[in-house]
Amino acid sequence: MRGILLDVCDEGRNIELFVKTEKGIVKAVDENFFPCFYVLPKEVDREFRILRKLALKEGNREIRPVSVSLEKKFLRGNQVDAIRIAVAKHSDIDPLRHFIRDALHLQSFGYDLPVVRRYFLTHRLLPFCGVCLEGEIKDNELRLTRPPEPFESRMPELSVMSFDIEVYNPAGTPRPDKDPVIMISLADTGGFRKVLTWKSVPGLDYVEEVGGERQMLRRFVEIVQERDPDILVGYNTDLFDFPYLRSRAEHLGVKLKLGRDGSEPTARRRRFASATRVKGRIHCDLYAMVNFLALTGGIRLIHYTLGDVYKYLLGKEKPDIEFTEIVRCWDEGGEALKELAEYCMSDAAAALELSQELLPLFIELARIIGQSLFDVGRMTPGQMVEWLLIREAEARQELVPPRPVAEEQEEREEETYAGAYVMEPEQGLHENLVVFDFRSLYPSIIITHRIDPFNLNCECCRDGATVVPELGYHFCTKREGFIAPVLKRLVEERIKLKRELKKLEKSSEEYKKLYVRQNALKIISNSFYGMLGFSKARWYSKECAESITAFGRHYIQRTIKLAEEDGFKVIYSDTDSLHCKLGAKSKEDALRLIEKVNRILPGCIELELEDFYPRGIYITKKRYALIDEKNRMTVKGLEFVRRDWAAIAKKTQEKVLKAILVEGSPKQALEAVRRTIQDLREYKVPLEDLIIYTQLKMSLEEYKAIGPHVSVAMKLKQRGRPVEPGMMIAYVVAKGPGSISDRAFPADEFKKQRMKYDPEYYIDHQVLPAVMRIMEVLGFREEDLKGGEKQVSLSKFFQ
DNA sequence: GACTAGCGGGG
DNA sequence: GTGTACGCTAGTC
Repeated sequence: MRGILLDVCDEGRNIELFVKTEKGIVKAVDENFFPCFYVLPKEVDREFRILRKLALKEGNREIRPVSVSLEKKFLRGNQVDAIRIAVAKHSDIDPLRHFIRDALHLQSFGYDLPVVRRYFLTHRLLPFCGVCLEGEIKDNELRLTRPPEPFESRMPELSVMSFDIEVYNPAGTPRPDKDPVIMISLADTGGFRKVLTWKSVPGLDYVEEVGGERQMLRRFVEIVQERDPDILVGYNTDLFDFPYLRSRAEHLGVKLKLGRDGSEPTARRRRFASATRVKGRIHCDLYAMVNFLALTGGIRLIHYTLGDVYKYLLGKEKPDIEFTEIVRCWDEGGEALKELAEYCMSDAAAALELSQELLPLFIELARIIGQSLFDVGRMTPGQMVEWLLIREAEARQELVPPRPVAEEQEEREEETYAGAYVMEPEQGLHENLVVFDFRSLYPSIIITHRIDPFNLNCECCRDGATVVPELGYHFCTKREGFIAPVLKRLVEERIKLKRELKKLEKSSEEYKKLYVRQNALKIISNSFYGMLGFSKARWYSKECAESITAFGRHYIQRTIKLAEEDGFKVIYSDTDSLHCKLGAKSKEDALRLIEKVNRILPGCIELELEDFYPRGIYITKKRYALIDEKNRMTVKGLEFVRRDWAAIAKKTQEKVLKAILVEGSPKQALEAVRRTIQDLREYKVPLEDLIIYTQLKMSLEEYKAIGPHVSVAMKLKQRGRPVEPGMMIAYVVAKGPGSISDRAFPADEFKKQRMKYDPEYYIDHQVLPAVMRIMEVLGFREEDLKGGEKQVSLSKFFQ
């Protein structure tokens, strides 16, 4: 049987595969997969004999290997004898390994690889690859008699469904034990659009009214089964929608049979949150993907809400609704509820559109890494490189070192080294900018200078090898190494793709496909350096990491010099980028500079045009904001206005950045701040803009420090209002004596009792901190912003 | 100045 | 990752 591999699941003793075939989805069960690890012996024969008889008692169960064999392996490129130990279950590995470590004092390798990932490695599977299956049909499942055999095939069309839930949230943060899910929207690539809810909504044809929350969850499951998507997406579904849905379903006694085999979702804790698996479909949280792009520099925004990301990537606005309004919409019904339904629908629709932008990239990344889309969609860049290397190790019979234990990791963290060159920027507002960057600076350095932990300071090239500037290390020029050749392969493929891209029509499907692949290759290539310097990495090497930055400083400084010689004014430079003022120079001059630099610099080290920016404001190292020709802002290091800040601070910061970057007018920025300050003093600012939202994370008794939100929660309790952990506390700071906590009062009380807020708190602690860093570099002082009126507060800003 | 606590996405 | 971020900021003590 042949088909396309969709999903691989770990079912304890068995591996389950979901395969798309001509006859539909087939579930295959592999009962013959035995995870293994390797032991590095000191006395091969003796220890091999001991391990062959190895059996451990655990309670009344006996743990023994399924097989023990001798193999030739490699350790850092050198051939060694290794003892391979295969086990029936992954959970048998640890007790055996611990015994081997404690009783025989031998080192083990490759024992900390999760089963599904190991399965991909062992059988050389790729996500969505073609697979040949052989087995017997039993109970609607295919029992495999041989391991799946991969073959190359074109990417299949995958159906994608997005969903979004709305939740009743009278306490600010919804409580899954009390607050119902009130709406669920769905959208799929087949054009399906639906909002499920249990109150009537007039005049929307995509709304389906059901009898209640329980029926809604059942209908949701029914629709997912009917539409049967391959991929399920949403925004922040790992952290919110799925945990909430599962919790409600349990509460209401509804089985969320979303899996392709009718199974319920499972959550695996990973990093700080849970990732939800739906068997046979691939659940992708688009927020995780957006976070990844923010980390690798693909997107840089102030906020990463669905609306903001959608606007940035799709160039369109979507309706939005304040989270505090949801309760009102639901209670009021009618037009207000219609608005909520429209918003809910737009969230699922936007998530679906977003998935069409993001999934191709992550599918490409997953196929390069050789791990599942589910996993790769939640990896950090360093993890991606590591898993690529683990696959490479497997192919070369190289032993996979374990992730370092805590002490090892701490030791590594203490070894600091010199980083990249960062120039102190020419502070202030600049116009007509060009940014060049060496996107591939570090990869090029690794390849050009063969930087590789396996090749460090070899004996064979003591003389003659290139020495790392400042450090004096050298890298072997005779041996290939391990990491550098993998990177070289990626970079070379990317160069080939870029050459092909030039021949293609930009609007063609083929172009898009190749473009995405080269982008994926670029992202992974750029992450090798970070992996080498990451304390938790398996192939961590401080010497390699610091050699790369040393070469990097050397080349960027040389390029700055070349740009300046050509008459470009360099106003900022960080690691691999150069921000220059075009001045009297044209865009063509900028392109000519690139050519010139590229002719001079060695190897594959290549300068690229990042973009042209009509305006930019530079504050300090790593803190600046730019606006591109499409009026899209890039903000770096200034993104510190969060939900525990009043809206007035956010709004003023936005106004200031807009005035400066869009209008190019510091004066308008100044006026915006002055007006806000004046409005605050004249009590003209609406209360909504002054509310600070902070979540109560613990029960009141647990707090040692009584912050403003805790103090407000205590006041609420005194007044007989229910207070519980998880609640969102909305407060306003009043005028009067005492600490901020003393003067913080519940927002609704403020409204009812017509209390007076403290303008000076909002000026000094909210508005000014949000805008000062920017205004400062434009030459304004706090006094200028405060409009020359007599100073009421004793602010510490300019002492 | 040390320490405590919350932010992010979602609703 | 068979596991519990991370780096920053404000406010209290």
